[in-house]
Amino acid sequence: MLRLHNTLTRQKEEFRPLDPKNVRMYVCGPTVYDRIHIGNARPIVVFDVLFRLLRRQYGAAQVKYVRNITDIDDKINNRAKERGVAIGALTAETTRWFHEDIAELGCLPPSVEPTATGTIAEIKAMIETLVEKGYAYEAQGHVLFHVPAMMERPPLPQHVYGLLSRKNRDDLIAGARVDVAPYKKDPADFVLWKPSTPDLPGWDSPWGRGRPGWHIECSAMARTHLGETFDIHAGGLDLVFPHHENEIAQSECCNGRPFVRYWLHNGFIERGGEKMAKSVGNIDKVRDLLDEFPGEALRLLLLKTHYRSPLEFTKEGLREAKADLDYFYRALARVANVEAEQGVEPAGALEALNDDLNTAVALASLHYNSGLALKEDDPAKVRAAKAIIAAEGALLGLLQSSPDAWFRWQPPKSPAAIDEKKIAELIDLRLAARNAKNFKEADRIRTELAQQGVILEDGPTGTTWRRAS
RNA sequence: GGCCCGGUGGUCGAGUGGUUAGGCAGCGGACUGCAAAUCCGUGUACGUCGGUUCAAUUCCGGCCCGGGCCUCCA
Repeated sequence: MLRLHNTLTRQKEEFRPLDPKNVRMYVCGPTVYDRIHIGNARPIVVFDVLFRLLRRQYGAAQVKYVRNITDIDDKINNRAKERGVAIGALTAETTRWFHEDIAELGCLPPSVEPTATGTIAEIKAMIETLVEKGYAYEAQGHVLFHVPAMMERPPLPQHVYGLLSRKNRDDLIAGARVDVAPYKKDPADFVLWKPSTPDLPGWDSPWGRGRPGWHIECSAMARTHLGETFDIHAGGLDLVFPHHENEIAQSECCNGRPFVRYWLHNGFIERGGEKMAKSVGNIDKVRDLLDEFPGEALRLLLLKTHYRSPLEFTKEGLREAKADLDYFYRALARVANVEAEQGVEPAGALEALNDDLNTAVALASLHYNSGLALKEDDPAKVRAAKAIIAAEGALLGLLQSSPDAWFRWQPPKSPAAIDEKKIAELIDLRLAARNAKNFKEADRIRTELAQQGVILEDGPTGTTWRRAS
């Protein structure tokens, strides 16, 4: 039985989908104006594991995973202007980069990937309903959600504003660090629709030409693809307030139904003890890291820490993740010609993941079984270990490559100093030298290859090689 | 100021009211022509002060420290 930590209750709860034939999850996707950094990648990767787990539990066809692309935003407009490119070109290119990057991190594509600009009609419909119901008002070309209206007339019993983030309106106002816009009736009100200028993207609406505010798009995309109430909504911890709080307000006031049953939030990647963020200037872009390390090492690094804990990012940690994978792949290499046992359950990893996605404990199981694959001689145990490694790897989205490919990986931007044919020739020469007991020459060749980043390993079945880290 | 979250051995990192997490690094050994890899052995930690308890790292409270949200942010 899967248990998940629900931000609504701050407790682990048993996960029971509304409809086991249609399990629905939504993850907040990127605003497409720049390459993602490793912090942005964390929710994509950890909730990819959740997606895999749910698919295994309920069947791949029974799980619907929606992850949006936010392609209308001030940051996008500004970046396009800076770079002198069309907004549509910028968002298309950035979306492509995003897909490339997360594919290298081993993430499955979501079932649906809607865009904000593709959901304008639905957004406008929701805003109209909110105005009709008296939860929103128009002011100077803006439409604003009126927080006091929700306080006075909760759409559902107990569903007042601040339920998720545990903030109340007075606290928010007391802590406000930003001037309140003059057209707001209440300082806590937030924008659903705002006017646009002729040079920027905009759509006609009952309130004039404009564009959606940030929060409403997710409400609209979620409702369109998952319905008024669905199971899981996930994202980074920084989205709890205001983004998710506002989504709840809009959706529940509009629909008159509960919005989301389980809210999941991942902790931050940190660098130097601080949250990794563009505004802090301590980001590492996924693309830059992929130039130095295999994507799988990045993925493993993200899974070595429980998703709700902070994760201090270092290159050293990334090197360790790569070394962990070396071990797993060595185990797979040893059992390459063994036929895996059929019908084996990835029991260790499954049990761990069912406990609020405890990937760290799941990985301990992978280590244990890799150890078995490396040292066991009993054929039955080896066959079982191979099957478990494969199954646990699939659940975690790891070990989908071949050992050969893994050990011969090299940074994409630094092409091989030496090609595989040349390596094979040198290995043959060294073998001849060894057979002639000319160890001096054999060692010279070993050293020569080492200088080219190639490490030789003499085994019972001959000499193999791998690229140094 | 308000509201959250966290402080685990050299390091990373799980977890638990009383019995081993695990990984990495280190050290010792085996294996190897030399290596690499692998294997075996090896480390009794839980911010601080109180409280509850037969028993607390684990529950409660104070304190210290760190981080986050309250503004765009994964």
